[in-house]
Amino acid sequence: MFNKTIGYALRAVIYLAVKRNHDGNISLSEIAGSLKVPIHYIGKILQSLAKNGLILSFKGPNGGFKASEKTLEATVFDIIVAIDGAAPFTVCSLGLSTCNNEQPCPIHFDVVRQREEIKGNLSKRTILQLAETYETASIYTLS
Amino acid sequence: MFNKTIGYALRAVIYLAVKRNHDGNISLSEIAGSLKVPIHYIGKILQSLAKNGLILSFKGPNGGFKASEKTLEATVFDIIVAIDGAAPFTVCSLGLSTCNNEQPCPIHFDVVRQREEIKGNLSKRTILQLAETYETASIYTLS
DNA sequence: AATATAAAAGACAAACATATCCTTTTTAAA
DNA sequence: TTTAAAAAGGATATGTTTGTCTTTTATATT
Repeated sequence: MFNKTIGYALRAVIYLAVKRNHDGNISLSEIAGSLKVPIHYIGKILQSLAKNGLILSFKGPNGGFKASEKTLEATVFDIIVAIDGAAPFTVCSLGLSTCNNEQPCPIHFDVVRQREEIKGNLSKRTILQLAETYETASIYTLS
Repeated sequence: MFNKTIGYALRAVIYLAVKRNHDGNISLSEIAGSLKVPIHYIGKILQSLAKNGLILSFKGPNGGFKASEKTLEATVFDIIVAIDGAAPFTVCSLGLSTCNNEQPCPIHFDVVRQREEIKGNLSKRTILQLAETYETASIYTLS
């Protein structure tokens, strides 16, 4: 599983994408309330997504967050990298700091191959597509 | 990446597999020293692998640990499950406790498919094969 | 300009994972 | 039967992640 922060981030951006045609902004309290997640915690996450340009944020009265074109076009992979960085996809799975193609750990090439597959899968679907999936049938849930 | 404990566990069982034809046991201090990992911490990990029947352990003078047939036939997947349980491969990637085939999160079916691939990959190679890989060329490293 | 609203930012706290230490138990060898 | 080696087990410490609270900054409205 992804970690908790990634899970919250993905749910939040999908939520914003679902509300993409709403006038005005979506407030932090609405997001936290709808997703049933701790408001301050999700606030930090949205803050860092905004810093990375993956969502829009506005201060002041009627402020809040909003999906942009970039949000809708972003993939699950993009969100993960924005939050955790690329390290999880590059460091040695056995924790060896010296491990690389020249001095590989015994599972190095397996791991490299598998990571390419995973990256491919995580990049296949955009946030907009996931929002649309959510909209197609009432069985889908975000909370 | 796997977590630190999994990394230590895999390196230790591969190390034991490399020493599979040694007479007698491999002591904890030898393992910790060779792999350059904290001795007490790796001790606990080996202890739990022994409890799960994945390696042999012997107390007393000349005691230590040893690879068994089960060790050599085990896969990376088996080691991970022995340490962390199956939860990482079954719980919702977005952290939703209700998520299942009937009430899926938007990425549920993607995740299920990808996990099958990952499980397949992690089950493809045995510890013995990884030890043999290590033995084939001096470029491979365990520490 | 003053006020109210809402996110940003930073400080703090709790929970969990990681790591170490110390004592006990087991057992082989002298 | 005594001794010493080595793992087992329990208790504790450290560090990192996760989560909360408070203050600051920005901005729309009056």
